[in-house]
Amino acid sequence: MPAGASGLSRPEGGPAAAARHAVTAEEVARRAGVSQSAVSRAFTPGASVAPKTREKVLAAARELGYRPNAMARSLITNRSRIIGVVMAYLDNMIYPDVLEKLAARLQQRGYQMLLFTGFKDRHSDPVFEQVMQYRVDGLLLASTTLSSDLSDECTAAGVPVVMFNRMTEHPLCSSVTSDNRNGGRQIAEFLVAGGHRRFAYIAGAAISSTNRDREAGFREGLLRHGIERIAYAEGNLELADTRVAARGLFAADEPPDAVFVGSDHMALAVMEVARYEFGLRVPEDVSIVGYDDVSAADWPSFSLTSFSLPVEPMVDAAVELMMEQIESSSILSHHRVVPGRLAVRGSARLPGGPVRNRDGTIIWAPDGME
Amino acid sequence: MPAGASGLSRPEGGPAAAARHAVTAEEVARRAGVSQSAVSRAFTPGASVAPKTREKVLAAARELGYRPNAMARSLITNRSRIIGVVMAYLDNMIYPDVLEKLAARLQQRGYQMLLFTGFKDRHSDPVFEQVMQYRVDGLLLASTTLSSDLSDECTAAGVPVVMFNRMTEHPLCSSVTSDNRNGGRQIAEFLVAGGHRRFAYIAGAAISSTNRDREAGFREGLLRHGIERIAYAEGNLELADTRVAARGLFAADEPPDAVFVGSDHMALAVMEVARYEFGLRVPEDVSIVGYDDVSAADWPSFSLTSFSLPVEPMVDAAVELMMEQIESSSILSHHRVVPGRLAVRGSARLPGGPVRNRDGTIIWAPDGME
DNA sequence: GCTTTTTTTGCATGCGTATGCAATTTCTCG
DNA sequence: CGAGAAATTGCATACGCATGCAAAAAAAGC
Repeated sequence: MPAGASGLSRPEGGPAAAARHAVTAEEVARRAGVSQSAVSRAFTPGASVAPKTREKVLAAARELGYRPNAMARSLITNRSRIIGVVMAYLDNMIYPDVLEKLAARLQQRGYQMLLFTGFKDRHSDPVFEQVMQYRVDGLLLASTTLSSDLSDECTAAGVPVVMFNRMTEHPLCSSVTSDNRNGGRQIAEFLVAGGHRRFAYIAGAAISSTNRDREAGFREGLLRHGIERIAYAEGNLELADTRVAARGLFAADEPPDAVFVGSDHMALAVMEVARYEFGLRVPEDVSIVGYDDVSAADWPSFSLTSFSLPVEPMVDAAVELMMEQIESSSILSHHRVVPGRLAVRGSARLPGGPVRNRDGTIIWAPDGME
Repeated sequence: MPAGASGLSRPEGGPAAAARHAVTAEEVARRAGVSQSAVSRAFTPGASVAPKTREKVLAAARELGYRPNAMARSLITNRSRIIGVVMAYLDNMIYPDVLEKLAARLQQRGYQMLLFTGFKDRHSDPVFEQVMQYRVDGLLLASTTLSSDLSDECTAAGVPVVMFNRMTEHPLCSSVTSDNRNGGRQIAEFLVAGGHRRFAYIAGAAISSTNRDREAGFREGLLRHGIERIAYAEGNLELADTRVAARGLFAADEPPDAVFVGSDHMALAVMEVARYEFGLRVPEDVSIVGYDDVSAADWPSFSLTSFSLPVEPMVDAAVELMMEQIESSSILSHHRVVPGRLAVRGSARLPGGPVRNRDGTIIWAPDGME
């Protein structure tokens, strides 16, 4: 065996620095003995090519390692088949899930996802500039809003905007949300039915429509039973802030015996403060209910009662809305509200009422609530 | 008030269907009274343009809402400024964090991120086809590997590949990992020092290099103390599988009193099984140690002792490696191993030894371990 | 002011593909 | 077998921009 021979194959083709030159349709055409147009057509579903020709082309392409250049294509077709997804932060536990499902759905329809995230504190405008340079076919904003000016710019450029988990006043943005208001209301009913007296609400991003609706629904539900004054604090979707907020509530003279927290992400933190800092038993001393029904809510450590954010249907709706607008090239805003349900677990006292088991999840559905 | 009048403003500018025509450099040129080249140069940093001309151009561009077309640009420059990021699944709690930091770093350097995810079960080859069509400047694979053929294809196309949290045998792929082997070893030392006797290891993805190294390090550390036989199970990075694995271990005749779980994500599930299904006290009855030091490890509900996966330095290293290779256009593989440390919390019995407090995190660092 | 040097500008071209149109081939049917 | 219809193919062009090159303008030096 010659010296230096090893089990490792070494890079073929000489120097490791490959000439950064991708194979073009032209080269494939020469090899297959056809024109460049033929190559293009061979790769375009439904184009006018003889099966025999297509075979020849595909064979040549395979040998050369050809792949159509999506950039060049989009220059002609005026379609990038890219959706810009803006998600300022990912630490709310629903987002990984949303992202996965979204990517899968888009992929299915032949779209790619250009993701913009990780700019929690900074403003999103520079990000916007970037998105638009890539001529995305659509823009999906998750828990983020766009200034009215920027929305207008999108419209002007013919780029449909779909908001996920946020509503907007802007007349030309579509949106997909869960039924926040009804969720809030149902939680109020549930807690009242559970015999609680002193209620508290911990807000997420106070200005967001999502938070507004959840809170409004909650207050509305309580009001039906004559409860008007409740404790209030802001968790700001941040764990640190949420803990501070929870401490404030539990340290009060008359601490709440029922807390609705605007998102599970925060609710888990609230539960921990209650248990480990105040020694409160959940739900004996205080009931805690969240919103989103993240997967951790179901862990035995938490067993958090929570109103579900139906991620899958919401993603489906968002993608559908997006595709409709792209294909019809008419930017008409639609607002889709996807219903959820209260997943009853152990973090809140149970009412005597109609708690049912559906598909393994315990839900609570008194008459006229669904 | 006329019938039909409402508070909602209606879409301005006539029909909602905007002509899907973006402003081009040509139009800006006409408006500014210069040539198209001048417009191009005005938008290219360091190009040869008189300041006065640049001003004129930028003004015209602003008025028309012009943005350079990144697709067209990349056709010329042969650079897309897009990095393909492949992350098969996101439910390991470190990934949202990785994704955020990665996006931020790439953005900083003027790169965008085309994300491919949500195909846990399916194979990644079709995904690969898509990535390559967009002529990404680089490919980052997080906890995913590429078949050797595909790696070769990347090399042939001049696309550098960086693996994140995985090593590979392939001679032309770079990688960034944490010091898995050392982590495993240190955990072994820590548990032995804590006086444990019966050890168990729960594997993540059994075939992955990450898992192999953690396990090897753990076994190696134990062997130093003459411990050779340990219980073993596979959690497969899935919560369901992990629970099954944990049940198997704890139901054994001689259940372990120290379990090292290959990732925090799984470790949390193991802890819950121990506590809520077997009534075991942690750490009195069983010590549990994880790897990754995800944020939830620090929650009081878990207080999981864990070896850190230093996400930020790893992301930095990955981006740096990527940029080096893109800029030098030489595909030379480098392997970077980033050191971590053991974050000592309450889920494992403490040894008497040198536990120190550093930056608020308790770490354990006996001589010669760092 | 005039030449030389430097800076700025426009022209022309090409990146890799899709597509209308006309030319060509193949098919159909009498 | 031939005329017409249908399918297939190649040619040429355009998409929006960057860039080498030469021309023009401005600046510098005397």
